[in-house]
Amino acid sequence: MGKLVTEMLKGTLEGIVLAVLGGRPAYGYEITAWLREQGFSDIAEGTIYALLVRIEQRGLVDVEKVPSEKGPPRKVYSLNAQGREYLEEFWSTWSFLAERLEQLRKGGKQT
Amino acid sequence: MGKLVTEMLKGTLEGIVLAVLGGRPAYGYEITAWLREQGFSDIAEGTIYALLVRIEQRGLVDVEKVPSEKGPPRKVYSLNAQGREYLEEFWSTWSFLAERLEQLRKGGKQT
DNA sequence: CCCGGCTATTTGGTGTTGCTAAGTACCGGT
DNA sequence: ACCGGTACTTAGCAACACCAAATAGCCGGG
Repeated sequence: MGKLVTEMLKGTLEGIVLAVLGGRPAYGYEITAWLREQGFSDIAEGTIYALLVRIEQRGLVDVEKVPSEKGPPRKVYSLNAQGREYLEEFWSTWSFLAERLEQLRKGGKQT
Repeated sequence: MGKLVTEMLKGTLEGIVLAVLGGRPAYGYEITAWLREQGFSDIAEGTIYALLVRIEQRGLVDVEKVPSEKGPPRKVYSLNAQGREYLEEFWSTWSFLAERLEQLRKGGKQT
């Protein structure tokens, strides 16, 4: 889409990926492909991998190496307890922000 | 609130400020104070000023220096035509993101 | 047989953004 | 004269997404 969405993704992309993993375990390539389908056309390959490394180091996900029939082994990530907790926080922060934005959209500051 | 909201603000804070200015002209100190009231407790003073400089340089706002009775002159910003256009884009990008997030929240990837 | 194409991950460097912290400046009340 | 509130500026830092290129395994076609 463009620069705007790129900047907005800072801070939310992490939550998006955690939410995906909250649905079910997945690996990087798969997540990237899925996001592209969802309309995030310009999410860079490398971005997701870097993000996955980050959340792994923070202990939010567990990792398992699974051989693939079609290429090098996949690193399958799954959300653990700590990750679920963090995801809850993310949603509450998101709600906070979304509410403020929604109010701003209809009304602005003059109220 | 914390680090989470800080990261999420990247990319949205700009839109928030533009939306405020879309309501009516305002100056930095005022905007900061208002945002704090709205619950953005930890938005740093300097952040808003830096942002205002940025959007001014991009030609999204017009500036007028207005003397204040209580301190140094205020720099009052008002959204111009280009700014309004940009704000429209911002809202459309925001909608896109908010919809995807909302779908993720209820449902996840398993669909 | 090896070369291109798909799968899958890694790494290094760049730009934008918000934060921290300190400083400048103007005013009124004590 | 000083302090606290108003109002803006500047310099350095950290986090995050992007781009580009490299690595690596597997497959089928020429």
